Amino acid sequence: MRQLFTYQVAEEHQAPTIKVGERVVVPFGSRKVIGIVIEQDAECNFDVSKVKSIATRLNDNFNLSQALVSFLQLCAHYYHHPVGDVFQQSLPILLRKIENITLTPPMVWHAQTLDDERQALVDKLAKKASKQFALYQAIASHSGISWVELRTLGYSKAQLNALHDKALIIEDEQVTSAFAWQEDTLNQDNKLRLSSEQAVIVSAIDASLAKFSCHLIDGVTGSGKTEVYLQSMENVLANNQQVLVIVPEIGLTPQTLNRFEQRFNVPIALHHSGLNDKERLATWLSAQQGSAAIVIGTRSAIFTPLHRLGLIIIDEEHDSSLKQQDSFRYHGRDMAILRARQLDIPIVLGSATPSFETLQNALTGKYNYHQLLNRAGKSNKAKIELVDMNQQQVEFGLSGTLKHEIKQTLNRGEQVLLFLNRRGYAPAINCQECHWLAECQRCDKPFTLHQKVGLLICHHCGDQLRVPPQCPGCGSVRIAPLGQGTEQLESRLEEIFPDNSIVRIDRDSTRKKGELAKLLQEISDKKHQLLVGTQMLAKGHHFPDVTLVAVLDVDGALFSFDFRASEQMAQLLIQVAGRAGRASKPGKVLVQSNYVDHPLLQDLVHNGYHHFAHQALTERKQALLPPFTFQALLRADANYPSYPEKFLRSLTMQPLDGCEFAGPVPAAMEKKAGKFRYHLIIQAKSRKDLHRAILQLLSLISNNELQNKVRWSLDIDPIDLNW
DNA sequence: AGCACGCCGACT
DNA sequence: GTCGGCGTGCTC
Repeated sequence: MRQLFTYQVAEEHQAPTIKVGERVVVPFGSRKVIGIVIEQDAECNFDVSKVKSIATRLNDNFNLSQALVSFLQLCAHYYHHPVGDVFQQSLPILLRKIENITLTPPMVWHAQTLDDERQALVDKLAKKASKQFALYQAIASHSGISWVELRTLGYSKAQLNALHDKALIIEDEQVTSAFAWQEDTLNQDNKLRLSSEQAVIVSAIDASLAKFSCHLIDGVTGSGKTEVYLQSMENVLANNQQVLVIVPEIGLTPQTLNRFEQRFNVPIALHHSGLNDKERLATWLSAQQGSAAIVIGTRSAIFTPLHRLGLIIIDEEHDSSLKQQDSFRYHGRDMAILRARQLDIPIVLGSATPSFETLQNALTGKYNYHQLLNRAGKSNKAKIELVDMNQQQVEFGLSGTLKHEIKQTLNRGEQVLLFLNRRGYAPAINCQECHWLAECQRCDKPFTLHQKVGLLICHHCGDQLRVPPQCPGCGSVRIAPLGQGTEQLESRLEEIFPDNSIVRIDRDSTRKKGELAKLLQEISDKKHQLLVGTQMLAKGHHFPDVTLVAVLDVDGALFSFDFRASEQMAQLLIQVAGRAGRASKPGKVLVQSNYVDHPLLQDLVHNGYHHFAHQALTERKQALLPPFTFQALLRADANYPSYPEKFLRSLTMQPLDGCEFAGPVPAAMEKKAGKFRYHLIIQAKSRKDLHRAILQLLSLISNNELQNKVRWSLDIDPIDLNW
């Protein structure tokens, strides 16, 4: 609900004085719920006789700080999202429940001091049990490391138990006192010597501590952004302040954690969807108490209550996973900037392919712009080549050129990465006699064939059905797949390269918990030579032995109506290309297209991402598109076809100051999961105008007769206009 | 989002 | 007369 509720504080609850951020139990309708104290007033404009009283003050360790309460209110305000929902979503599940919280104290592992006997055991492990030895070393090099961290680093419970049985390690309660820098906190051994480019950035960030500033580190893959992060963190940690590090997805936490663990002997807390409720609460608490020096997490980690936060780092700031795509549609990066501003601390954004929004802010001097142009070490930048699919024979999506290059690479004993952004066996199936096409009834879109499980699955609503043995239209059995997906690519490659091992990485093959980590490990152990995958493979993972990267089908992005499609295509292409030739071996990138002369492709391939981005920014400016204007997207859907359009149209009847309407228009997918969907874009010259317009619209909606007949949602700074 | 309430058709 | 499915409206 878009409102707050007022409660009385009964006499017996008045001492000690109730504070903003306290968690209380209140009656709400016929049930009891958790409430957060947002503000206090001597009077209220609600009928006092109807104001109920707070039932219980929880008075536990889990009150919210004033700073966090203001931050969450700021977020709600920015996105015009109901305050209650923002608080609800930002809190660990256990803090939203009324049941008493029984928190077992967080435990950490230590190494036992070594006597002769134990030393002999460790020496034996080094020779005979390499995994256990590695685990022992990870524990021994730290003054206390949690099971969550060890699990994230890839160790198993069995390995841990083995060391425990040998009495080499011991488990103990984690100290709850605030973290303090010690002499042995920094591990100097693996500190890298900075290039002059890197050194300039580190000193610029050092010079800006303890006040707000935003830094963009714009550096190609392999240019040493992480080392810059690490060395920038040193001074903050030495000052006993905490660092918050946000990565786009859970899959990137292990490698990030690994680098940080090796450098700093400090408690690190993790925050992502792979944790259970208790683990999440433990992270929340250790951040709040200050016992965790570093918090690494995905976008929702921006809401952790770090009590001495000194620096925020957003890695891969261009990544669209940082934006939540349902209910409270916040952008992790933008909220991080807001939080840094509120706390008056610096924030660092890193990317090889900065978002156009960020790039524009960097170019105009609003952010400090740092470029890393050279790859660290000996590795060379991979060369991108276009393959014209019209000029040669193409079998099942593989051109002759590509097949030849794959063979060459495999012969050299190196790995190949094939990128195809389409999971499943084929994106459609049809009847070869009557041309009937299998379509989802609820979305009017073709079903994707998943051959291994024998199902047709709609990728838009998740609906599934068995593959029909014959055509429902004419009865023919000649039903055939159309187009290629990763599953098909995998089986074709098995036929063409029977002597090589192939691994597929997409949402289907990595659904099982821990499966992605397992496959990535197998890749780094060189168990597979051919890597097939969707965009999951494009994101930040290191594959040092991959020297050939191929993008099988880039054309989809070239002709989209969404003005951001080309930006995303360029980012994806450069990110995929960044996977090639990271070690000392030179890399090659092949991009297959039917439109090799397309100006976007030509510009990107010949002039690089930054030239491409500058061109695109100029065009956006002329076309009055973001980041030069500000947008909000109002979505509406209903079971009844005409309601959404009618609802949105009724809101456009009176003009809004400084704003223009685009639409209402049918959504890119007009029908999805049986619902009829329409979009209305509100575009403003300034954020202020947009903000004021939204307030007006919300009041129009609250008086609209259709407001309960349609479902509507508001998206500020929308990224994906296709939803 | 829950939840209660009340209307209404189905069934005993 | 009773039960339950579902639309509607309220929650300090």
